[in-house]
Amino acid sequence: MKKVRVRFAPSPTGPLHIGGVRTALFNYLFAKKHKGDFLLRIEDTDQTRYVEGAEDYVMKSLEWIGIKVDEGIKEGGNFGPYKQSERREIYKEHIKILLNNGSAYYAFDTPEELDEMRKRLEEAGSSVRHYNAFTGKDMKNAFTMSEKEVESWINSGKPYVIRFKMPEKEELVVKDIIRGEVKVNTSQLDDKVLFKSDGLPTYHMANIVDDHLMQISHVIRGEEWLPSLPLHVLLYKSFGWENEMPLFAHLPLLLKPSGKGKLSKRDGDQLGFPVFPLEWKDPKTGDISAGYREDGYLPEAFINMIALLGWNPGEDREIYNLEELVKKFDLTKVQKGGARFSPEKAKWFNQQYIKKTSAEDLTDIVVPLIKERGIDIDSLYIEKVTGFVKERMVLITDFWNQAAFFFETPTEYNQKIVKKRWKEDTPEVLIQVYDILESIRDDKFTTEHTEDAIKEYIDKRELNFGNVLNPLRLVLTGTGGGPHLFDIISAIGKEETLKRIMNGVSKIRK
RNA sequence: GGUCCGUUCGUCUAGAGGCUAGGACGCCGGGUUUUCAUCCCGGUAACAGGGGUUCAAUUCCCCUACGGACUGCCA
Repeated sequence: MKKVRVRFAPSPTGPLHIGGVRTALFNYLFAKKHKGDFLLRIEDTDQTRYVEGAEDYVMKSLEWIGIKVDEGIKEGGNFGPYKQSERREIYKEHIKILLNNGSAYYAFDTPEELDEMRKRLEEAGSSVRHYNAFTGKDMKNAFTMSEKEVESWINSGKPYVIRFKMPEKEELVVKDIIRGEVKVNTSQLDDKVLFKSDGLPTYHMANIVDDHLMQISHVIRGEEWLPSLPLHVLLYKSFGWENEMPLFAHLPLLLKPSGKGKLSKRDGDQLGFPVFPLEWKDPKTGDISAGYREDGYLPEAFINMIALLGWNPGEDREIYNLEELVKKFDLTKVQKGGARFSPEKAKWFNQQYIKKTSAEDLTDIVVPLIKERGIDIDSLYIEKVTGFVKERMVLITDFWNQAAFFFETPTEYNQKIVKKRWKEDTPEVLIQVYDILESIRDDKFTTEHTEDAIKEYIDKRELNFGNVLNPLRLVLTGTGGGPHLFDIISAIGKEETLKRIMNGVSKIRK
């Protein structure tokens, strides 16, 4: 087998959404599995749709999820340039080949005339509504005009396009790694535009030329490209490259979590979950779309979740890091049907990853969240707190909610908990607890000592654990849940603990 | 309208002629815990429908239904 080389070739028309990220990921996994190269090519042949910052966004996204690009606009390589707008001359050279061997021809119809043609065909009830050898007979092109007319039109500088000459009535069998053989008759296909009037190629043209020149071995892309696969195969043949044609794999689409249709950029805001890896600010409108990173997802969890959408290694395991994904990846095990994206499962993955990340590593991630609030505390303390709360975090952004009371004295108390836990004799009990804790020497104010002391008190007075510990938790944290109570006590320290007890006793009224 | 692709619990999926159709998320119940979370145990729930082929179909073939993509001088 020849060297595996794959490419991810996004169009910089906006932020990459999770479908695009998955395509990139599958390409990467496949490349690395086979010790091959992963290239990033920017397909910016449509200048009207170019969006500022989109290119950079793609690279930042790949970087965040841990995908390393082997060749690309930033990394360089022997097959550049890796940006299609910088390859104009290459395409111009190549279109000549097709023009010369009769695989392509000039056409001079205006957009308006094309619209009219489609409307006419639709009204006539024709099942064919596109440009082909038959419908083209009523249009302006190299077949309906004389050689002289064509020549003078081009020489006059008037706009024209170049179309592919689709063979008439040819049975074609194209192969896809995931779907097997797909049969089509070329009579159903149209004479696609290969070169636009702005002098740039369309996707089809640029794609084939670049994939060939860049020695791409496998084309792994979204299912939306399956209908144009026959055209692409024909293009390879027309160039005389069929022996070096890459293998194709079309990935199933990602569907909306509920309802119909494929996942779109708008779904996120409507359904309350991100569809983008990173937060994106629209340069024109200033609108901000949520990103997984900013919402508190770990990149490892994110790719794990994405990888298992439409692919499965076939074992009862779900947690895989990048390296393991590479090892297990198999294109032939990719699902054929579309996969519905599940925000719930995404959260579960994140929770799993937070749980297995060490408190030390998590601290580095969490420190900025604390600094953001103007709190400057020793990171050893933060690490301790992180250890206490990480089991109850689903997203990184949950940290503050779970741990605020480790950093700030509670100013209000959860009324529901007050109602449930605050009893008639609670103030009295808490004052006794206060006295006990106060009598413990500073250097003995540990989880163990404080716990022993309070439990001893409860036993001696024959009190109920819950009736003492729950209100104590309430005055210390302001709420009803959280880590082990005595871990909290030892963490915030004697002075703060005592202060909070007095605060609570004086402030809480049922 | 046409072409193509698809269809296993609500969701992600395992399965590749013979299984009590397995796992995970979610949901429900129970246990552990001073609380919440974690954790553990249990439960819920699926082969879209109809024809074939076969001793035997979730698995192979056909049809229907449904879903999706494409049908642009966008990718």
